[in-house]
Amino acid sequence: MKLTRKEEIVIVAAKLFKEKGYSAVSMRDIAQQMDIKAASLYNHIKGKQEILSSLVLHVAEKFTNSTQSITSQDGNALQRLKKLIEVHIDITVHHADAIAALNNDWMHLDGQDLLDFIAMRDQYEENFRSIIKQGIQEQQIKAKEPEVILFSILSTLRTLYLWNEKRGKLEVNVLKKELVSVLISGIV
Amino acid sequence: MKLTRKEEIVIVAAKLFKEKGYSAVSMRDIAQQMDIKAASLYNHIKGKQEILSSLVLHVAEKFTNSTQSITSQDGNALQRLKKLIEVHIDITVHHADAIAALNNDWMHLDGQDLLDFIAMRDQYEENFRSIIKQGIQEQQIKAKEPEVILFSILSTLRTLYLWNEKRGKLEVNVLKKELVSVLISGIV
DNA sequence: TATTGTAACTAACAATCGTTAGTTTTGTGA
DNA sequence: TCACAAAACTAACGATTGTTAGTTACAATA
Repeated sequence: MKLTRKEEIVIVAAKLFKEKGYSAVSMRDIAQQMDIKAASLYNHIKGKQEILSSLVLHVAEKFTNSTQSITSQDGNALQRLKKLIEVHIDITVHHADAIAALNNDWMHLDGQDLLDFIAMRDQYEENFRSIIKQGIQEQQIKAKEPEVILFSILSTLRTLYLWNEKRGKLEVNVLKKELVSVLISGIV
Repeated sequence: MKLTRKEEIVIVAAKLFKEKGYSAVSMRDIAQQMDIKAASLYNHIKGKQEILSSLVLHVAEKFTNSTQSITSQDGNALQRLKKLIEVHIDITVHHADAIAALNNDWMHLDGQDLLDFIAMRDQYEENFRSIIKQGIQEQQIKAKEPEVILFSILSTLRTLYLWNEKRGKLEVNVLKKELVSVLISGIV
């Protein structure tokens, strides 16, 4: 479980990106946080862009793989939706900093990395959407505008990384249970 | 309804900030978008910081004022919560670009502006929180973890600016009705 | 026509940006 | 102890950053 120097850099950078955003963090900022000089970073990484793409694409693949495995398993729409939410929470709790970059700095990816990210993102959304539509068709989910439901759930999940800090003593499993309940059954 | 030159600059800048974030947008970018040179901007504004604070504090005050007027009116917790959601949607639809900056670039405010923003933000959240707690006490709202409910609703509302574009033909009033229903009554 | 305020311009500033080249230090295995 | 690789260093580069100073173009008003 020993980290490579590159992995250490990516982790430190992620924390800084989360605070101020990719563009406002300089290579010198990252270096200082590691107690080395900026030029030394280049012994381990190709450049600033590589830090971002390592960070974002790695966690994006996690999401893609997880959702793919859920949709290949059987279960009705509601069970799948619940599972999808739980997996999203799991990934978020374990990669909060990377998800900040994924949410806020993905547009600073360039070239093929950007295209790959957008493809994964669209696929993830489409997956979610089709499960919701299936649920409506099977009358397990209210016949509301599917986009509104999708938006509401995805917004909450995507912002979870921000609240994870304040989560405090709230156990992950409790969080899962409560959040699934609120998102699916509402609050009244 | 004629705009001052300063207001034009702020509007143009907001659109750019939304795309790439405050730090990644240069004064030359803003100037180019207005078909003038960067130095000319300074005939109308003090600096880049002023653009951001105009943008963010103006809309932050809107939120503060609106919620204050709701909590001073009478009504039970659920009615207030509904009203709060509707007002948030209204403001978002009319100030989508400014809200992008409010969500993503507030940390680049400096000095008193930053303190003011944080104070307003905390007050807004606290307002929301107390209504939810009141609702739980009056047994109109399920006795879930209040923070989870707060987080879920606020996340959805705060991210609404992103979905407003794709909203397309969905009428504002329809959006309000559907979103209130999803957030409060759930989807099953 | 002369004046005045608005809003644009050119040119440049010091600071900071990501990055490269070349060199030195440090730690490990033979 | 010696050799080699890993990882740090210093110094500097060209580009871009926000911003300032001083000047010019233009329209409205007197």
